[in-house]
Amino acid sequence: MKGINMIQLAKELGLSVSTVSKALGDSHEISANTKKRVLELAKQYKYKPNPFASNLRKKKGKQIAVIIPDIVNNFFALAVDGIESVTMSKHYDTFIYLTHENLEREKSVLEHLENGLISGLIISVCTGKEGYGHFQQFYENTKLPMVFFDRVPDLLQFPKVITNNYESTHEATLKLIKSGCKRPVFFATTEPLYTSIERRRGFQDALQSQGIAFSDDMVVNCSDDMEENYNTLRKLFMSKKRPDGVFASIEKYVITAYQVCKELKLNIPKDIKLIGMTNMRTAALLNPSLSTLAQPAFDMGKEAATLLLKMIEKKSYAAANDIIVLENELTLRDSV
Amino acid sequence: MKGINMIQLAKELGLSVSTVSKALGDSHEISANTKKRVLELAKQYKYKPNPFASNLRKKKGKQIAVIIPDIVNNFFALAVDGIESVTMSKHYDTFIYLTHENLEREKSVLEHLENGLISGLIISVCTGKEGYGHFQQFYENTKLPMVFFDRVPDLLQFPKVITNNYESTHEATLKLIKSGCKRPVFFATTEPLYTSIERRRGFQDALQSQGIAFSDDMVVNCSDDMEENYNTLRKLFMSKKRPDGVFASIEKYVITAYQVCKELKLNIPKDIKLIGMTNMRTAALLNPSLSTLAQPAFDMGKEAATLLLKMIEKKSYAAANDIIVLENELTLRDSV
DNA sequence: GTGAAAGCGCTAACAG
DNA sequence: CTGTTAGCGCTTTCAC
Repeated sequence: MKGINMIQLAKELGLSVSTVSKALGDSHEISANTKKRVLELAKQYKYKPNPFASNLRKKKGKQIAVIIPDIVNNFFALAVDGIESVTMSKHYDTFIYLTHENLEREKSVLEHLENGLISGLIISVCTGKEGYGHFQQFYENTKLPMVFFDRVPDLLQFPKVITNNYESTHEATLKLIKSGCKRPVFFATTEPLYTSIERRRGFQDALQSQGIAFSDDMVVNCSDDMEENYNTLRKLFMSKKRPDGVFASIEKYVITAYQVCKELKLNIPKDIKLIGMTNMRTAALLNPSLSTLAQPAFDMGKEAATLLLKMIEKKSYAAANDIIVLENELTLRDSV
Repeated sequence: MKGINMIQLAKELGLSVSTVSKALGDSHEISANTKKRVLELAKQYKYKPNPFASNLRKKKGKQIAVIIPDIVNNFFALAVDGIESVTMSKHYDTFIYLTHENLEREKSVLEHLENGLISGLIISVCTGKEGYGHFQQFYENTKLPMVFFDRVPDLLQFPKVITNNYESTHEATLKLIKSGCKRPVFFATTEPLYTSIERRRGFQDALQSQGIAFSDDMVVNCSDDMEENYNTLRKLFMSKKRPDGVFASIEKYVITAYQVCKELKLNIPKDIKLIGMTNMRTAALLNPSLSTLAQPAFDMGKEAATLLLKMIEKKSYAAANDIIVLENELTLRDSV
């Protein structure tokens, strides 16, 4: 009962293997009647084609890989959900690889995937100062379709799904200023991630448009070490030049910032106004509730996957430098 | 430059394919010298064995599947993180499938995986009244190693990774009562999930141990429809027999309960005390901060994966009814 | 419209 | 210790 294969199927039908193969592939060269017979027996035996055999032969399969920095994070979790919703419906299998912001790991995953296991990739890159040569290299070695989302390598010519980071950060910063901030700060990653750069640019331009001089110390670079971030923020919030507003561009930092405010008994929004980029569902429940700039994570995943599958199936041909831009959503709550 | 294969490698070395194969497999029947030569050239050409070919031949590969109800949920996200940490380190590839509490989907994933794509599965079942025959069936058809975690089919003889649901819920409920609750309620899933049943049992026994009579209306069955849950809770919290304590056994319900309290201006913990099973990182930030019973999600994933890989590699042989029990962690905060 | 045959890249007897 | 051989199960020319 361990699953029947094509050879047995063919034998039982009194047909050749190739005929059966074609029939199952719904080839036009097979008569309707034969197709019917084949399909019926196949169903009866619950025949499942062996993917290794067919992938080996066709040098291509219905498996894709998703490479992301993290999964314990609402944004990426939602994105994976979006991706899976389309791969599932198109009968693709989805591998998942987590880099944990570790460039070496990212490289090693990529290198591993040069073995041909997959037919395409969806990637959100990890922070790292080293550039994106490994992606380019991977592409040259494999010619596999790849779609990047959110954290994209700006310099490389690949299809991407991003959001209006610049505009939405600009808008959010404006709100901060309009509600009275004189000296807001921007929390960013240390590494020059394209996404971060765009957001910072939005922040900076908003300040300048309102006649607030931008200075470098308005950008607080957070690291991956949450302990360190905590201390940095604590120090900052206790200092004389305490900011009166924060735009936190990364989910983790939002939480830390909020926590530090509470600990120092700083009143949000009176002492400090706070807007964070996050998809946390508890933002509205915090007291005061947290204003958020949320990315359409699920849809980003969905778009990325849809695009990738199109490329794999060559329906859309040279989507090669498609850039899909979705809109972030600003939700103002009590923290501003 | 599209990757070299074993045949070319063998030719260039002046060896037979099988020798190369054995050398790469570090077989004892190959001389150290030959191995060295082979390995060196392989590295030089960045040779990567074609997984389809070898899987086809060996009828087994280094791919596993993870089937879970949801990923946008701290518990499952952490579990996946744990799983991936071990599959990654053992050079396995991890497929992910989300059922969204949809039994049909769960079945169809399982059926799909009968094609032999994978060498083992890690599963957390979705709610559903229909029993778990499909898992048994799958096992009979494939004989593949499977490990269940958290939401496990209690009646089936498979290895499982669970937590001390009964004891920890018992303990949490006791805290509720000790801090003054006379009439706590238990939020549960509608479907009779084993996990839920154990928790409910802990709740019930705790009540009885404190001389509080248990009645059926102390169990509130929540559905998958969050809108509906919201209304149910609202009604309950506005009713005359409003509970003075809540143990919410599912993350989503915790959030809803908290939200409704806020909306109705019920004072937590004065009017209602609240403990929720959740791995939310923002629990401590809520005001009042939320008491939680957290499952060691990451470790559960890790244990499950470790066990599965052992089974696949037949190191541990008949782990078949191993049950690993980890401890939940109760963190009391202001909501109690 | 159907079948015979070759072969995808690798592994595993079995010889030598 | 190395090589020869025979497939794993499927797809794809190419004949018929």
